[in-house]
Amino acid sequence: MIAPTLTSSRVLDRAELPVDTAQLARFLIGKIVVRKLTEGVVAGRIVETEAYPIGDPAGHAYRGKTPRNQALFLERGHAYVYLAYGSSFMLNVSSEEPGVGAGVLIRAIEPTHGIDIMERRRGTARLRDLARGPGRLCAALSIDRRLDGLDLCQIGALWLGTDAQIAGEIGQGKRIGITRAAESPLRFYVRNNTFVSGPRALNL
DNA sequence: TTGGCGATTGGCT
DNA sequence: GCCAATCGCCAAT
Repeated sequence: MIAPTLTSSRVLDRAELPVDTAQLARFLIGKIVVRKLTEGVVAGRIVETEAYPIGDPAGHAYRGKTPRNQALFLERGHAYVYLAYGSSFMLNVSSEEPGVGAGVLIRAIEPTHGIDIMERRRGTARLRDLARGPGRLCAALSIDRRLDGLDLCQIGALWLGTDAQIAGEIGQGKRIGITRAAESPLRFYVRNNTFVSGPRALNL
């Protein structure tokens, strides 16, 4: 759990992102999410993702393109941000070819940079709770609809980077909190990592 | 125009 | 573990 130096992290090139949604979800484990705020830089290592592939009844693109979900149809590597349950924002990375609606939900990160900023944004000092869960992650990183459609393969307000550190063993299982297509093993996580959300039994 | 419904969270039992 | 809060979205009226 050594914090990586951001200077050794480089922004992800779109060409290295797998086109396939499930493959992208796995690929993103261990990568870094960087958020630039006026107060400073906030960042963390991705430890949990979920794939919402082509034709997924649980995916927001299932019923076609709308003003809300259009970012899912952008070329892979763009942000799709939406509000869930009236209170929590969710950060997704668009996947597949341009014009095809699919994406990867970033469910949790292990905080590495700007922890004091995250603590203020979240109203807690419990490191484990800062960004464990998709809504908490967005709150900690000050992510909302204003970032919807942003290119995450470009340094700016929010981007994805490499990490010098190798992620732990990657587990795969059912997605959390959905009712349709709930059985598909499209959730990826770092095994036995304390910053992964969901029941302990699902993180082994 | 309206009503049902979430890719969740935090507080309480 | 259970449950209410909360509100934008969209299918159907």
